[in-house]
Amino acid sequence: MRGEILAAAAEIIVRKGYSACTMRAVAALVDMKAGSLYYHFKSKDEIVEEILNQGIETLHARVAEAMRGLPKEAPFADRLSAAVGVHVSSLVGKDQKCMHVYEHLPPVIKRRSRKMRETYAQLWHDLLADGVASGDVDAGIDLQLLVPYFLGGLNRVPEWMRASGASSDQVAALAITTLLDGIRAGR
Amino acid sequence: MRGEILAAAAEIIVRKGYSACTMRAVAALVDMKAGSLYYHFKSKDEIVEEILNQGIETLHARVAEAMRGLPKEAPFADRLSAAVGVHVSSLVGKDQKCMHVYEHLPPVIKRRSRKMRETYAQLWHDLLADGVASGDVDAGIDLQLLVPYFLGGLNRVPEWMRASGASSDQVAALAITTLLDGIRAGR
Amino acid sequence: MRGEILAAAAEIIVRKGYSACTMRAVAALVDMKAGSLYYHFKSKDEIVEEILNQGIETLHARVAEAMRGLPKEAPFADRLSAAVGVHVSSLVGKDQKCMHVYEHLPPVIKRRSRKMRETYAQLWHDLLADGVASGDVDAGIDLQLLVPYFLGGLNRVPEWMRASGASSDQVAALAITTLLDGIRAGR
Amino acid sequence: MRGEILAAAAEIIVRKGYSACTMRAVAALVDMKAGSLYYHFKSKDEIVEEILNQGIETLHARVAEAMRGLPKEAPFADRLSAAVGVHVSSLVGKDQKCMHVYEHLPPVIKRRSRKMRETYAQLWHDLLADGVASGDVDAGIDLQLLVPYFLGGLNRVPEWMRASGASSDQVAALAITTLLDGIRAGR
DNA sequence: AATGAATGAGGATTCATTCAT
DNA sequence: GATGAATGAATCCTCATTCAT
Repeated sequence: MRGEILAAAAEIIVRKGYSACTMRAVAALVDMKAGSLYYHFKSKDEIVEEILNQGIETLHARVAEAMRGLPKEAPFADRLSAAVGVHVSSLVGKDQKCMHVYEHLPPVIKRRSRKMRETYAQLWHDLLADGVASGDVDAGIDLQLLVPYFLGGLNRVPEWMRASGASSDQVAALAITTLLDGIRAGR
Repeated sequence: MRGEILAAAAEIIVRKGYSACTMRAVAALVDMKAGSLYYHFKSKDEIVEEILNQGIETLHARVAEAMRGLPKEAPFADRLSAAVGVHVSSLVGKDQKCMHVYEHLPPVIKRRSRKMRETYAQLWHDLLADGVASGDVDAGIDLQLLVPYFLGGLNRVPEWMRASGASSDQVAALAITTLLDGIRAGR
Repeated sequence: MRGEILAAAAEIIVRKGYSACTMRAVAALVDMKAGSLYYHFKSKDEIVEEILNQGIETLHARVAEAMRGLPKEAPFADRLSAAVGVHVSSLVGKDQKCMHVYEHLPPVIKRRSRKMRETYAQLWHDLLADGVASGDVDAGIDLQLLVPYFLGGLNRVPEWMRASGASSDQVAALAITTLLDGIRAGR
Repeated sequence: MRGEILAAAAEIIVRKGYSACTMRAVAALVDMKAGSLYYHFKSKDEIVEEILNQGIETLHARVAEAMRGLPKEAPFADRLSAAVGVHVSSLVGKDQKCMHVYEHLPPVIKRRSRKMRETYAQLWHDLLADGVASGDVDAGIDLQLLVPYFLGGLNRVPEWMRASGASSDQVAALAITTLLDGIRAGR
């Protein structure tokens, strides 16, 4: 039940925005009355917080898992591909709306998950740092800047994907090549 | 007065999110009582809509102006640099909060400015298409996908800039090189 | 100008009811801004009160005038006809909305014009009392009851006239015969 | 509770007029806070509409019931008496304020119950048509005009009853004789 | 576990009114 | 004479929350 409530709330936030996510609306989606939610959660804030945490945690877990699934000596490009692929498909996947709720929250709430998100960013930072170490990534690039820039772009994907009708694979492929080689012709 | 109200509302939306942008809050910021706002605007919606429009319009105008300011035969990389530079600095600039309000709005409202945003996207699309034509941009890239992906990333910039403490020039530089050449070493 | 404002307010009250009669609405109808009305009237109440008074006064004056216009020895039926005719046509007439505003006002306000209305009712009472004296009206009838009953009915006329499409003459005729002879067949 | 709220609202409308019937006022009368009313009704409009419907329906039901209670061959005058008696006493009765709310509503709202009121008027129309058929009512009278005229008069009764101090029986008696035989002496 | 009923705070909006210009 | 701008109070309504059942 707890899970269903979280899912319902996430669904609403993603589709209609944070301000549309009222206790009544959430309750209606799980066939309950608003008051009943308080049996499962202490407050609306608790629900949102849990969604936030669960979203990043799952995302983190999935990407980390994917990396672990690769042989130790896998080339950098493959590792990056894997990471981007999992990240994008998780964001878009129907199973877990939790993961792209973040974009829709008011700053006050966003701040609460900062630590978790930094941990996740660290995973990407490490991946890229490895790339630098192995000579695959240009050492001149400021990873401190690049990671949020890149992740930020990636996170906006679901919104315009619905409009453009692209598949998550197409998007992932675009993100990877663009990130690796840029758009300049004749490389 | 109208302008000050718009600025105040934009300020609140950007800093605290859409749901925090109540008429009372806006009024307080311009030293008024909530009801008085209705002398200047018909409704809250009208305020938000105007912010939205004004934001994109100004952004569009600035970037277009910057492009016009370049000599006709300016190389593609220069044109791109100019566009990115103006876009980023506009987003971050203190003068006009209107321009990065969009990210914080609930989907229903976002949809309203779709046409305007598409017009703006078209400007970038044209810029890149010129690059393809002149042989500067890899013809294999699907611009329909690239433009929203790239702009989406760019728009998230202000949020994490405050955290990382980078300057708008640094960010613009990063965006340009990454977009053009990617991060791969040894180009 | 004062007169036009009163007319505008009356118009609104009659057509949309008292609650729709806001200062803004009235002002709009006379091409002004709400605040300007306060140059002509001290308050909204003053406007309504004046409409009320003017309405009954005009009605009273017209009916009294019609009675005076008749020869002294005019038969009772003629006098009654004249009174009813003038009353009904005044209520329906386009020139003076003021006269049927009364029905639409909240009780608190209605009460204020009580004295005036009683004066007007007295006119009818006298007319009927004359009828009794001259043997034209059944002496068994309680005029104290009849007058408000009859006038009450008459005042509702404009509302359903619009629906039924009857003319004011038809209505007056009906009212007179019904009042005099009832509806029973074979008199 | 629903019923008590309706009763409270009706009470206020009848006593102080539609504009005085605020959610706060209604709530106060049933010892609640304004917001709580929304648990029972979707909107203020819903309340008013329900009062309106319930009022006419009850009135209709009562009068119809009274007619059914008479023997088939009851003389016309008796049927009319019964109808008027029930109508008047219902209007004045303390139990159901709903029934005389109509008079106090703004036109926009009145229109909503038009169909129901027409159905009720039809009942009277039929009653009088029967009178014409049986030779009890003058065939020269336009019933389409008479019914609204007569009902209109009847409905104003409660207002001035309070002032004059007459009993509902007196009023009903007056209405019946006046309607049947008029006021002319020497019938 | 869940709900019916309620509440208080606060949401947007409207209104009569004021007053300097 | 009239208006632009403002206000405070009141409007309807929504929301998160509580609690007895």
